Amino acid sequence: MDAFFASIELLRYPQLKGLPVVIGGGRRRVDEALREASGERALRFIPVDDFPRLKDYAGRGVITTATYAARQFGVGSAMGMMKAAKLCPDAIVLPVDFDEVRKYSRAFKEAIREVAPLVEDRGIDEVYIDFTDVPGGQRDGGRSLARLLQRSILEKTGLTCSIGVAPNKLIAKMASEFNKPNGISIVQEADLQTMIWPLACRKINGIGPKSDAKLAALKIHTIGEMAAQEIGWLIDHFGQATGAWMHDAAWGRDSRPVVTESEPVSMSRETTFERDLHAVRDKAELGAVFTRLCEKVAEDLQRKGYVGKTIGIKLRYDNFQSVTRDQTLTHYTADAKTIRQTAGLALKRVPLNQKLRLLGVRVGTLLKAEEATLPASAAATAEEPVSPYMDQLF
DNA sequence: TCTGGGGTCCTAGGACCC
DNA sequence: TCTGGGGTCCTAGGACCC
Repeated sequence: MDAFFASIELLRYPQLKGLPVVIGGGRRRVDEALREASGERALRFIPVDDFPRLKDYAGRGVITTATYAARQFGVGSAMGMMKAAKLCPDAIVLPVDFDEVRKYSRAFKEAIREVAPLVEDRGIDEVYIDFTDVPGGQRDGGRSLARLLQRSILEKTGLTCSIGVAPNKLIAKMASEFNKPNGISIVQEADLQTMIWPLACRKINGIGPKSDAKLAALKIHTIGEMAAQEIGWLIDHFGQATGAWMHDAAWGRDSRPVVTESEPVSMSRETTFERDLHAVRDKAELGAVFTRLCEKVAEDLQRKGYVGKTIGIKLRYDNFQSVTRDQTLTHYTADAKTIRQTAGLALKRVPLNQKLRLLGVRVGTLLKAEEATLPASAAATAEEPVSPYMDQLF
């Protein structure tokens, strides 16, 4: 989806169309500023001048989405608010409305499934579609169906998207970037050398900043240069699995299927504090946040019908270094108190002599609630020595 | 006054078991 | 004194993605 979070806000505030708008932070300040501005008026009549500006925003956070007008200033996703404010101080800043975003996410995916049912979820604003067997899917190299999908999504949501059509997911993902926004791009196997090889390695989904830097140090900058390397050379530098994968990727080979169903592996909640907190001096505040996070994870698990066995905490120090601690229970749970108690034990195993900027709670090793062993049988499993930490629990 | 939040997957070492 | 090979589970960290 094109500038998904921002485009959704533009539906609400059409007067902002064409202006630099960024979505992010989600901090209350911005919310309040906007509510003040709206007063009794309908949202679409709020004067543009009344919207909060990036330069007035003092929150701690990153940009989730920037409109294309904002991108002209060099502002983009994942950029810190402060840095963005320097690049485009007059950009309008709006908080993320998660309920609204989820609503539109469901709507656009539903629109797609009506046309092509084989859809793989890739997060809130992205999917893979296998339309090999959809009637008319092969017409015009797939362009007809891509157009149909765009039209259907626009009708049902008012939003535009960009579509890449290719023989596999790897290339389709790259192709989807070629013609943004509201574009269609078709890349066939024969186009590999002309359309893919000139691209930076970083364009491959799976090559991030670290791998890119390592490749650059080895004088590999483009996918073509990567393809020119012997597979053995790539394996020597990146290991068996990654090296072989890189070689395949550079040659446009990818046999991963479109996966329509999957079960979650973990659920978590985390929060970055408005200001760094000290484990001792801000103990009460920290404890309250911690409990709240556990309650939220428990709610999430219960609402979605899952239980979990591994309770984990994550914290980030003021120097941005993160640590995690895990603790596996003998039984599955979705209970806030159990999660809180176990997470508390995990927290005790971590050094707390430095200020904290983030605290998180995670529950992993999930199972559908109805598949979990009943509490009555938990006593039997509890006798097994599963973890050296178990004795701390009883 | 840099740097969100929710995820997945991989690696590597140690415990433990057969 | 030296000492297998395979497997699973758990934990911690890190890369990466949306």
